[in-house]
Amino acid sequence: MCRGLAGIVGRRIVSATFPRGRVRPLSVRPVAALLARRLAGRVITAVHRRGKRVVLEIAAGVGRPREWVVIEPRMTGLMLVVDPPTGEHVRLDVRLAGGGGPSRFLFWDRRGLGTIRLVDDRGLEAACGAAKLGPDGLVVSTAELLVALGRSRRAVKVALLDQRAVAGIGNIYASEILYRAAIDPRTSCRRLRPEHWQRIAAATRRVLAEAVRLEGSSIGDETYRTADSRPGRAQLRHRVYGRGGRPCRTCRATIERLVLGQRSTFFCPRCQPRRPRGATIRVAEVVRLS
DNA sequence: CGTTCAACCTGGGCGC
DNA sequence: TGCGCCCAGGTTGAAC
Repeated sequence: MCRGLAGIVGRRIVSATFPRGRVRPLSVRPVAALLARRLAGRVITAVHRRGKRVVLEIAAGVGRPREWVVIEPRMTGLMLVVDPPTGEHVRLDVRLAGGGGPSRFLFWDRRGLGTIRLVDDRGLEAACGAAKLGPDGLVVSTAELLVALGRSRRAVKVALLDQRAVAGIGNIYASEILYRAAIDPRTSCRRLRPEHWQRIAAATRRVLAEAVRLEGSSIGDETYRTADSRPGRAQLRHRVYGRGGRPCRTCRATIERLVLGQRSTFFCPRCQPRRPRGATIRVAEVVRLS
C-alpha cells in the first residue's frame, strides 16, 4: 500500500476534501473541516509505515510544525492513486499540484471503519510509539517475541495479533505464519520453547515479506487492491487461510477452521501438531497424562 | 491477566 | 424475490 504511494512524495496538496456525510464522528481528527484547512498547501515529504498504519509526513507550513497524517485502513480501507471502485465510499480525496505522478490520491473505505488523524511529533509517538506498537513483523527477532509473549498464557494465534507485541500481523497472516512454523494456533505461548519462537520469528518475516512481494491478499471483489487498483497475488499462496474443509497442500489432511479470540483461524492438524515438534513435556503434564 | 461481547459499518452469500 | 442470518483483512472499551 505504501509502496504504491511513492508518486505522492514531494508533491504539494492543493486541496483535501472529505465528502459530506462520509466520515463518522471521531474517525477523522481533528474534525474534517479543520483537517482539510490544515492540509491545504502543504507538501508531503515522505510516506512511512508503522505496523498497519500509513503515515504521511507533512512539511511544516504557515504557523504549523512538521506533522503526520496517520491512516488506519482497518478492514476495507484502500489508498488509491486512480479511480475508486465506486464513488460512494471515498472518505478523503486529496488533489496534488505539479506533475511527475498522480494528480490525486484517495482513501476509499467501504465499511468506513478506518481512521484518519493529523498529529504532531508527540501525537505520532502516542499513536505509533513503542507503547502502542511492538517491533515490526518484517524484521522481528526471536528474542523480541520471547520477551513480548514468552510468559503470556494466551493462545499463540491470539497473541500474534497483539500489535503491542509485534506490529503488522493481521488475521490472514497469523494463520499462515503458524502453518509455516508448524505450530498449533491454540498452543499457549508459555508452552513454547525458544526453538519454537525462533520458528515463529522466521515464519513471520518470511510470510510478511512474501505477502509484500506479492502485493497483498485480495479475496473476492472489492477487497484489497494496490494503489493503482490491481488485486494482489498473495492469496494464491495461502496454505491454510480460507481453506477450511479442503486438503492441506502438503499432507492432504483436512484443513480445520476454528474461532480464537473471535477471529477465524485455520490450520492443518497434521502439519501443526498439538504438541509442537521439539517441545519439552513438563513434569506436571507427565503426571497428568500418567 | 485473559476472555467475551458489543460497537463501529457495508455488502456478499446462503438457507428457507 | 425477499428476509434473516452469518461472514469479512481491525480496534477499542466494558464487563466478568
